[in-house]
Amino acid sequence: MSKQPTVSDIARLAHVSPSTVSRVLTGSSRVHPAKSAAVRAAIEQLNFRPNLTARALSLGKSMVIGILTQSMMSQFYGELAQGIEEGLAGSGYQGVFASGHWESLDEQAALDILLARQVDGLIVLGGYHPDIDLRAINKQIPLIAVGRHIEGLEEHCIRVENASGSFQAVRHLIDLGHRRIAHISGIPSHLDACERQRGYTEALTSAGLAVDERLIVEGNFTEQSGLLALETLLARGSHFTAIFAANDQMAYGIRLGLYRRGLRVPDDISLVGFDDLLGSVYTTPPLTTVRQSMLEQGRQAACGLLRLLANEPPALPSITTELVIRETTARVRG
Amino acid sequence: MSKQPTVSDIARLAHVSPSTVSRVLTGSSRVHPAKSAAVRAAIEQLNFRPNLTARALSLGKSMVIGILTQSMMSQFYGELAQGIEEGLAGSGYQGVFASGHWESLDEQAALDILLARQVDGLIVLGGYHPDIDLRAINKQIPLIAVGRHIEGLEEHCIRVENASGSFQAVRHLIDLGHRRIAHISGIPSHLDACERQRGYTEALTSAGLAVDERLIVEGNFTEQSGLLALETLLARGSHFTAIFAANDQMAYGIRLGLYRRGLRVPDDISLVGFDDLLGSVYTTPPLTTVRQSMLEQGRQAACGLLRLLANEPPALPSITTELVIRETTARVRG
DNA sequence: GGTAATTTTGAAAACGGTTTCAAATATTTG
DNA sequence: CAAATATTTGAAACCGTTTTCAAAATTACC
Repeated sequence: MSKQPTVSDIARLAHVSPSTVSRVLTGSSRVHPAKSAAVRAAIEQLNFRPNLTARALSLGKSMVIGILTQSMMSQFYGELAQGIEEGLAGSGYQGVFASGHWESLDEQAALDILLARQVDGLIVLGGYHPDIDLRAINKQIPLIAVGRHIEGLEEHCIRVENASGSFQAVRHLIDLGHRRIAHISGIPSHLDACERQRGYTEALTSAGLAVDERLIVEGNFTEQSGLLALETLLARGSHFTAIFAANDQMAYGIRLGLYRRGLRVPDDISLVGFDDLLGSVYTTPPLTTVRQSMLEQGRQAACGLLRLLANEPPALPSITTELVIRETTARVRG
Repeated sequence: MSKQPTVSDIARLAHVSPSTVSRVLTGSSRVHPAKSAAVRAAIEQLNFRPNLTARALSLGKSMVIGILTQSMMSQFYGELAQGIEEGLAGSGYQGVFASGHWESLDEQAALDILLARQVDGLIVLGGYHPDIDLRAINKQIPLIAVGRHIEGLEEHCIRVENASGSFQAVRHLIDLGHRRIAHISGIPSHLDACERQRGYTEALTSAGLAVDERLIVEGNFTEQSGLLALETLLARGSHFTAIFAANDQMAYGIRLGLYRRGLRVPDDISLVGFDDLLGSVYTTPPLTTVRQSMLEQGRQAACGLLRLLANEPPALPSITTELVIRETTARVRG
């Protein structure tokens, strides 16, 4: 448990002042090659590692960017996190995660911790934290949001072409001959959920099909809720040949529900999800879904934040969505 | 972009010294109720948040514990991360993640960052970092490992009853009448993989069944490798009625492979996994598997580390495994 | 060889907290 | 009421780094 060496230790060993050590550490100004070498040797010898905490205090920059997430456990946030990490790689900034667990109090606490740790920037993944607070934070440190909208900070929010994605998905079903297409929607307070539902209705109406409210059931983006929503749908007794789920997780739940009822996918019922999570390639059968690359969103969020930190505009691109046709959709049985 | 207020600002506003402000902040010693109230009011008024970086430097404790993980994206590590977070909750310590991506260089870099940030403790999740290094680190700061073994630091590693778990799994298959049971193993350098394979062979021999090397194929714990391994297995032409996979992810891949070949689960082939990831409840059909709660492991790792930080022995429990019988296993067809 | 311009260096202050120590104030006690 | 004790307080040092500033050493020039 011997103390870690400090710049002073290095300085003493290399017969220079701490200032000089700092200079070779940061490269902030020229130092004589001989001394520089001596310092480097001393660093090597004592296996010195500069204390980033002290450096942060001195510099007034922590070189960490806070990521306010909701769950460390879900595939969705995991991919996002990975993307952010990739986007930050090589920038010198490190990401620190804190989760809100979809609970206001936890979210507030997580945010407080991040801010107290003097993060240099913040990426907000989903969540319910009030817009007004986030706007205030953005006055202090740069902020980017993914998977949520912040009134008045639109250029700081990653936008996904939700409506166009679901339009394509439903259009695909229609092209396969489906006419009675159900929709399991997401939480209505969630902008993404609304936009996806809009794409659904637009696809129907643009094809001259009526929107039947009894074919729309609300879920909450979990597998469990997908399964439940399917039960509700079946209980209503309305006929349908295809289901468009507002996300992949609900599609998984629906898939299980159909299996339980002995309904085959895609023979009896076609199924389409939204997200294209990593796991969707390995469902049986592989899930037809709308890809919105979470990895890409994470990367873009990180890059946008880096731009903000460099005093440039965030320049966030709109995330395109793309229908990935796998094996849960088939031509409706004649 | 106004500067954050500091203790001095509070002190000035409350007509006390910075020392007194610090005292009410930490509660380290009594202060007169009147002054205390004044300080608290000033804190409220300026919306003051103590700078944790400065505090860390002063205290010599960062109150952060580093978590060296391999991937932010996989379900497996996600659940582990969540468990650690839960175990740390309320302790005052915060977890900071850095991932090694199963690459020595990245892992080294991630570790360096964490150490440079003066983490007070370290949790290592899997990975390849040399035992000798980890032993050295453990001399400086407390360390706990999950999902890996460290020679000489056995009491700091979470142990899972792998062999007993796979024994039960294979025993279950035998009880269902299966006699030709294949095994898709994990990376052989991985202790867990070995132990799981050992449980498999023990279950077979204890039932008087021969171990057929041609029914054992090596995978690398990914879905992809599971699918590939199944292809290899089928190509060998040996007959089998059940497959025991060394983890759930490979089981997913195998499931897809079987689907592609038109082999029904569990009617034609029974399938058992290992881990019981969250998603295994929603595969079709739901996967019979051996549960080793990753959440629990994360929690225990966190608690063990907290004990180490309190100078107590880690007292890590052995993680029990439990067969969860769902719907991918059935009595062998007569 | 002496002066001017340049490079290289170290002392000291700063970052924002906590803590030690001794002084000042308040409370008991005889 | 004085002395002894207990409580509350602020000045100053410290944590480990960076940076400013001016001094010292080196190099260039006439």
